Amino acid sequence: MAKLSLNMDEYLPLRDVVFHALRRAILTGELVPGERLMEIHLAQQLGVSRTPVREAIHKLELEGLVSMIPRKGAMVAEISEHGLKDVLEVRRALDAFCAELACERMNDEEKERLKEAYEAFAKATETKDTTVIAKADVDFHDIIINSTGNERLISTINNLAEQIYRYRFEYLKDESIHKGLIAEHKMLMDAIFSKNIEEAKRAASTHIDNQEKSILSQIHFKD
Amino acid sequence: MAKLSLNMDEYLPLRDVVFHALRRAILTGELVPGERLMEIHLAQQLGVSRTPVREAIHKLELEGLVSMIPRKGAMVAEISEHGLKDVLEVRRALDAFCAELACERMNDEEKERLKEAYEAFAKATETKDTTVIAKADVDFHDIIINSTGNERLISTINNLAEQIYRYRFEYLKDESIHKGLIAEHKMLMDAIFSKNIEEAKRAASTHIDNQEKSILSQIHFKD
DNA sequence: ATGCTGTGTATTGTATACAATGTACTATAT
DNA sequence: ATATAGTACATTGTATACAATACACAGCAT
Repeated sequence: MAKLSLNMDEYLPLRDVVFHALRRAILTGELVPGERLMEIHLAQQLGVSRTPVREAIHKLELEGLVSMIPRKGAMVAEISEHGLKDVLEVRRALDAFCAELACERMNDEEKERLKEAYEAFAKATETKDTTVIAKADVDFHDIIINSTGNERLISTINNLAEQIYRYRFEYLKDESIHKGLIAEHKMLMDAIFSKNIEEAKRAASTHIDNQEKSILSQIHFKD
Repeated sequence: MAKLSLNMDEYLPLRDVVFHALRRAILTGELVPGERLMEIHLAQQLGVSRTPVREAIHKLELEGLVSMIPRKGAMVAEISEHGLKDVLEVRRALDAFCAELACERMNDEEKERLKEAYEAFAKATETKDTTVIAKADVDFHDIIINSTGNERLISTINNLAEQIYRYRFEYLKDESIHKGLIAEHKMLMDAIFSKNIEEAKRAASTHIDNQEKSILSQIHFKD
């Protein structure tokens, strides 16, 4: 059984502390898809009462990381191959849209940071540490997404990204794709810098296409 | 004070019954933006305890209809002009994408239903009943959205639509725009029938543009 | 052996009690 | 008169008690 722990440093409502703890456990694979989440059990493990645990689980359900059946209980959400394709189809459209907006809206300071993030990612791939690589990749894309200045777009994309984070993490372990990823980042970045909207959209779209291919070739789905 | 009531017919967890009651009250304007939602108060009004009310409020917060401040309480979410533009910007992109997918994926049965829905909307505008008109409009667009077959896309768009439902309801009251809406529906429908992707995307985009103009001209925002 | 029924247990759903916190108001000192 | 501290109250946060439900298993009948 996973050994969950709470970070009590932050002064937040317990439900949020529990939420972050569970969320992290799910995204890192500590809690695997299909695993049941029982309130009393988790509450005892975390040293709190059922109430904040319930509220955290409900929040995770709304985020799509947990699926619940009334009067039955909650379990870590599984994603089917079809569900993964659906998520990526929406992401492809929204990432392309982000790229378009970034061409129009990214300011100089952000461009500078994007260039740094690009280089940081290239460097990260040399470490062979998947956690470091994943973080560098997120950093790079976050700069682009945030440059749109559209909070709703940002949160929508982040929610979609969260759905597949667990699977994307797996595919980043394949070192053979790193070179291609760096090249794709460069294409996207250069297109944004030169405000070439069509090229930026194509680069963003291709980037998702390749992710999909890699994930599907590596992960085996049950249904 | 609004007189909320519960529909106990359905055999659902109380939290869901309360959720639907509050959601409906917010979307219809019975509960106005900025109004505080106090747990004990609502619980007494609805004849339940605080627990299901709390859970319903949290769910509404995640849906974006309620905003909460820890240890302070919850209130019906207000949307700023900027927030509205953000929502519509994402919807524009996703509706155009839906139109594109609809061109490729809509089957004959759905096309038939779309045609019926188009005519039902035209007929609905004659009733001058905003509720009827709004429903007919939703029906028309739902057929297009559902024809994509992408559950994630459907739920994402529905969530965005919900954010602005209250405001869209207002603008549908303006009869002078009805003729234009019908024409826009026809353009979108015909483009889908003829599988003209570029035209469909343009029609969907224009449809949102006009909504934005109408809403902004009619609603006065505080900030 | 198989299917049905009843009972017990585990778990979620709901209510309520108690703790912590934030806000408004009052009294007091300057 | 104004600012500040303190206190009372309203409200949310958390824990726990109780109710309802679902599931598993045993016992019985066929």
